[in-house]
Amino acid sequence: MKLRGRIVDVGDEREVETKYGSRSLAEVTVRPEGDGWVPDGGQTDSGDADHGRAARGEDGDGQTTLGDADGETSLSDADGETTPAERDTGDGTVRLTLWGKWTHTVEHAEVGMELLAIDVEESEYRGETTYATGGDSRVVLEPGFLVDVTDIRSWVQCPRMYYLNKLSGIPLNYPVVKGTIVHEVFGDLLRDRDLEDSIDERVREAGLELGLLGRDADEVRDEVRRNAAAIEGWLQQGTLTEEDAWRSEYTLISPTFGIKGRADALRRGMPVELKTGKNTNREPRFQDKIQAAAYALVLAERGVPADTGTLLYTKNTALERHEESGDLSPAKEFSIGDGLLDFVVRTRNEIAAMEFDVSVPTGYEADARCEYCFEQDTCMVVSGRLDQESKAGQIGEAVPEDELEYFERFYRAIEAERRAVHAEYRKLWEQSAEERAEDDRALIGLEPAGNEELDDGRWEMRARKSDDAVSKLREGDVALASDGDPVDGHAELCRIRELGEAVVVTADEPVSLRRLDVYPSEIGVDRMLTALHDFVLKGDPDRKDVLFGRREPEFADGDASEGGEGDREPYVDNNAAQDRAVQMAVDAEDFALVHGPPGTGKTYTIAQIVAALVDRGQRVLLSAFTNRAVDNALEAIRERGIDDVVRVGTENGVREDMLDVRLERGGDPNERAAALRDAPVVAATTSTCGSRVMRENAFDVALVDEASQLTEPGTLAAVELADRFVLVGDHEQLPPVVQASGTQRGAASPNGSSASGEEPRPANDLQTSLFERLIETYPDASVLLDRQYRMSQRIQAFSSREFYDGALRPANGAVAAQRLSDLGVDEGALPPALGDPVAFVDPDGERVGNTNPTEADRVAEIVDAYVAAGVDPDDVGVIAPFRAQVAEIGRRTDVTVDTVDRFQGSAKEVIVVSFVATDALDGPIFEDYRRINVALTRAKKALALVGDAEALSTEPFYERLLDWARR
DNA sequence: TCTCTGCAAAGAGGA
Repeated sequence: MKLRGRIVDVGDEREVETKYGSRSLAEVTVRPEGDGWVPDGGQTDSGDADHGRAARGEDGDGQTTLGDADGETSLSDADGETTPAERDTGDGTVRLTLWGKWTHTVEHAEVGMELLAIDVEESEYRGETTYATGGDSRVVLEPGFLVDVTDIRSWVQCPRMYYLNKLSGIPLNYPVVKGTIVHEVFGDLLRDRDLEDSIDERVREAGLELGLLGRDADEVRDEVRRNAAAIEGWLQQGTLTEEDAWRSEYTLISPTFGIKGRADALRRGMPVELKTGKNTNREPRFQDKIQAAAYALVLAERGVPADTGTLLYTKNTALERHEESGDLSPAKEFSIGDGLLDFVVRTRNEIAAMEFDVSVPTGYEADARCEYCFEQDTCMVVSGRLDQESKAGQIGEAVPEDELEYFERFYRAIEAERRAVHAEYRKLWEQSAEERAEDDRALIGLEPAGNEELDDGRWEMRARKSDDAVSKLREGDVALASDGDPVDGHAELCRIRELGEAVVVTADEPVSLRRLDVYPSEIGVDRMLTALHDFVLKGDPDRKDVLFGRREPEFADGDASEGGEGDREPYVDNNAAQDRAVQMAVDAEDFALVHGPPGTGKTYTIAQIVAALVDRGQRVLLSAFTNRAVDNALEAIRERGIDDVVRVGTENGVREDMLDVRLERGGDPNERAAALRDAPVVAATTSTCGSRVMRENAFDVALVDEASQLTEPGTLAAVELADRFVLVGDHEQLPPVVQASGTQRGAASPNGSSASGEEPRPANDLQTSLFERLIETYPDASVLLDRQYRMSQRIQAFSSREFYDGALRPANGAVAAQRLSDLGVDEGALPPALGDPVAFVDPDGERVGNTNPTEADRVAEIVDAYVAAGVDPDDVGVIAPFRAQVAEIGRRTDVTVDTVDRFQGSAKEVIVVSFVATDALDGPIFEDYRRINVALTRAKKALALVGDAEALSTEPFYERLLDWARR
């Protein structure tokens, strides 16, 4: 029987006398959720289970059975607490008695946590049914929180190590880089690749990292060769004796136990873990056994029990065998019994429970001997800065109270985001294939069209897409390829190569390609967390003084925001605001903010700023949230004549025309490291800025574009690499995308025009960008680019008034007066409804879900009318708030149709906006007016708004929009 | 029922 639900009460552990002696016991009361209370493998329980069975206590010896009467009657204890049998459970809750080692649960459980107990036993006493753990039971706390196997391993070593790794990230160091190479070579060997070829290529691929570590390739190859010799010897031994069934890099997710991870290899279904180090003891290290056992636990859940684990200590080589005592064979096998598996479950519970309240963990060192710990320094620094107790001791002074508060606040927000990622994982098994497809998170019903082994032993899989199915998946993405069931079936982590009618992916092992799923990643939250750590715990005190409001930002030669051009040569002719922006960026001793509304030449200004900085011999980091924005800015800089630039990023992230300056990671270590270190301009996404390699770099100035779309910790990842920074953005356009958003903020209009008349603070700290926070705190450190080169006067008027206090103006008369006739369009041929450059059309449609088919029809007609009048279809764009409506309209026209979010950053001569809504305008998509600002300001010469007039009149903001459009 | 881009991910070690 299986029990799942929220904990409503946690009892104390206590000893009871049974006829088999003294036993420990504890109770939890749980409110079952949904079908939480079900027999294993069945549906709902109708209460007809076998009542004659006795509750069993168990621990080491496993099978002790309590007599019914003796067991229950002895439960009355000295505390005067009610016994399980006496307590009424008529309120819909269920009481679970935990015996023996599962009393561990109550040491960590808290009210509100989710509990999952499997194989629990049911018994009856005085007419009431009670439940208890038995010999096969396992109890899981917060099963929805996915703990990584490597995290369980480090927690077993020392709980502090778990969150030190989490907070500070694992820095670039040689053992890790070499370990990764050895693991890759191991995988290659399993795929029958030539050893020398593999070593050559894998060491070459790690060139950049090895170079930054000052390592020589020959020396590394020799070392890896020694590890590989141990692997090869062992592999040969295995194949000589009996038939071997191998597979490498196995991705495992456990819905029941809340564990995910990747096993190095499976041999005849048994987990094999490769270790680069040496272990001269007869027994494997305990934490290593736990790691292998964790994989075995997940395998068992999939119905493939593994009773043996193998640890391969590849530094245990024959050469050293003579010199040292002890057991130096590389492979150590051990048996994986229930006791070990239970231990894994309990250890995972400790982590999940510690993470439950989403606060900064303090941790403890358990029995660890700190003097041998490689993490000792980090440990002492973190303890010192956060003023935590630590066996290792503390270094440095605690950060001030307000910084600690900031750290905790953002830690919580980032962790909330992590839960959202975990929720995405859960959808892999909680949603049906059809629901996943409906959600655009999976391509299902693929027809396998052949698998082919590649030269390097990896596999290329092909499949045919049955229909015109769409999804969030894109070429170049990492995804989960499966035979149709990504959790219980066969699944492989793959890279999408092609995503047309033919679907092509590559993976380490072959799979029958019937389904492709979005595979969530925690890397984004991990990097925000390390950026937060670097800023608060290791950041420059001078900078923190400004960012924590203890002093004003400073500029060379006084306050540049007040000074004009003076006598100097202008950086930019004919645009005073742009010129002043460059001046401020150059003069900034802390930071400068460039506020660039739509069409105001942000990218051009960025190029001027970078040029001015490079002229002064400054090393510049150019960053933005998206690859697209990074490449746009980089393009402008190169057009400005700055060619000594390096683009850091993945091959499929970097735009094709920037690949020529992309930093190759593979190659000679010294040369690769120099290519990065010596580049005067380095461009990378903020996420890449948080990578190990980039964290080794330092810059004079970081310039971050689209900074208003970045979370504060996301911005910090780039900013922390430089002495000073420049943020370019527009907080009146789209804010950062945050998944765990709680309630969204309301109106962003400075005119304070939200329905409630108030502007609620965002519920989630990540929803306010650092750009927005700083521009509100230090307006004097910002420049507003107030001349726009995109929209006609008529089009820009509403946006200027509502969002920029009327400060936004056309750059010149030509911009202001532009019309469709400039394009050779016969305006007279347009229907009267589209006669004005800003038009409103009410098609009298009906919202159906997130679509409005009638409105979609009308939008298509309007597009056709523009085209018929002579507008080039490439010059027309359609914007809708929902993806569903985007698809609906897309079926009716060939012009570009997209969501607001995806349209940000681009513009069209003609824009048609579909509002969809026909009754209330509730829903976050309509409540954040910044989204409307973006939609309206994509248009240059003509804008057609298509929506329901009555619905739009219900909100003052939209009513003003209507008035303007229908003028 | 909202919008969605980054990330190969996980990788190590000693008395």
